[in-house]
Amino acid sequence: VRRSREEAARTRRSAVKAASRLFRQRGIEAVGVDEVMAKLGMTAGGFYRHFLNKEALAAEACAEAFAESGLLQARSARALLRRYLSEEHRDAAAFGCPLPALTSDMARQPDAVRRAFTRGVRASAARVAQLAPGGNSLALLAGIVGALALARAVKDQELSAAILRGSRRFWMKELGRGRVRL
Amino acid sequence: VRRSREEAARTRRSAVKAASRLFRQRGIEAVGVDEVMAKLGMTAGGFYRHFLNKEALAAEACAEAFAESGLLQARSARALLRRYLSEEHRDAAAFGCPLPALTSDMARQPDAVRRAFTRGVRASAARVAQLAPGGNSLALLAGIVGALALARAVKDQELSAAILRGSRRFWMKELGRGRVRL
DNA sequence: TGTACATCAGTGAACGCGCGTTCACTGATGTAC
DNA sequence: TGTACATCAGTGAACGCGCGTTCACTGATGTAC
Repeated sequence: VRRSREEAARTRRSAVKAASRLFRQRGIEAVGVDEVMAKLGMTAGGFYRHFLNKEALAAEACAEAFAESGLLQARSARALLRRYLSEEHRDAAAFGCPLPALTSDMARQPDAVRRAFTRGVRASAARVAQLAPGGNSLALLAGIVGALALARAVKDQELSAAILRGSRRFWMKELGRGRVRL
Repeated sequence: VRRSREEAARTRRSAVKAASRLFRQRGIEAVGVDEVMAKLGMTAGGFYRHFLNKEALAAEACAEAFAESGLLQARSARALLRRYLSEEHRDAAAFGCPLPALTSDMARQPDAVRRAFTRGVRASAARVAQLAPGGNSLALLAGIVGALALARAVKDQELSAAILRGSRRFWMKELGRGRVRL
């Protein structure tokens, strides 16, 4: 059942995109190769025509997640905060920022995956520094990543919303004070 | 090979403590029941004399982790920041705060575990609010949790240290400004 | 206080299941002439 | 441009492994008399 080179290339790209979303939604270890391939209407066997193993897919999926990420494309610090710390972002992890979604998976991942993730952290920190120059970009980045991660982890709508709201207000005020400019 | 009631109770407590540490270090799903029992010098079969299943252990281990946690016992906001955002804490997840260690596992955990975790988040937020009244305790909590989680995830000593240092400085200054008092 | 029996903490082997990976096979695509 | 052959994307079954859980069994502890 050979396919044309173009079709094969499309299969590969689709696998990376599907994996990137599934991994963000449920974690890398919780998603099987079968499930990723099933998303493309294919069986797991063909996977190994495209990737050395699951680890290689995870590394590419990680890079892809940062490329899709809204954080790197944000126009202003205020817009970033509003969107990042929203309930929509909290409830759509599959299409959201990989930082809150994958951070705790990273400690247990092989080096290739961790390196891809680390590049994404550096790029995100640089983008935040651009949007809010003069401020403490690493503290801001850590603050919003932690807030989203906690808001997702907690089983209490009230508390979850309070975490997002509290962090949004705090960092908006910081921007207003000019210590972290927009 | 029956044991006395006291010995049995000790076994149970040891299992919870061991699990709490192993889970914080490597994540709940990455640690098997066998491994927890092996820490006590026992085999996995006996586990089910004490717990309904792994889920029940995870819920208790989670509560135990918060009970051991330095965050709830901190004396002052400054002392908390200094210890929490240290390289020692980063490198000793097994004995550290469960928030950065378990937050991303939570999304995939059964409700009983998530509830135990949520109680811990509430208690932690309350403690931070006590230590830094008038400030935005949820933003502070999210900020330090996110910083530690990122510092652990990143494969780059330099960047990891910068995340801790940057966040420590930022929040110390916030305390100094009195917007988050000590 | 001693004896007979019931209980039950822990053992070790087994079971079932899911998952990553391999492999013989198929048949359409690509290539050489 | 057409034909013959080689290549290789994808299939589907199988393998090996780890892990959660079960279970018959052991022998010390607990209890009833």
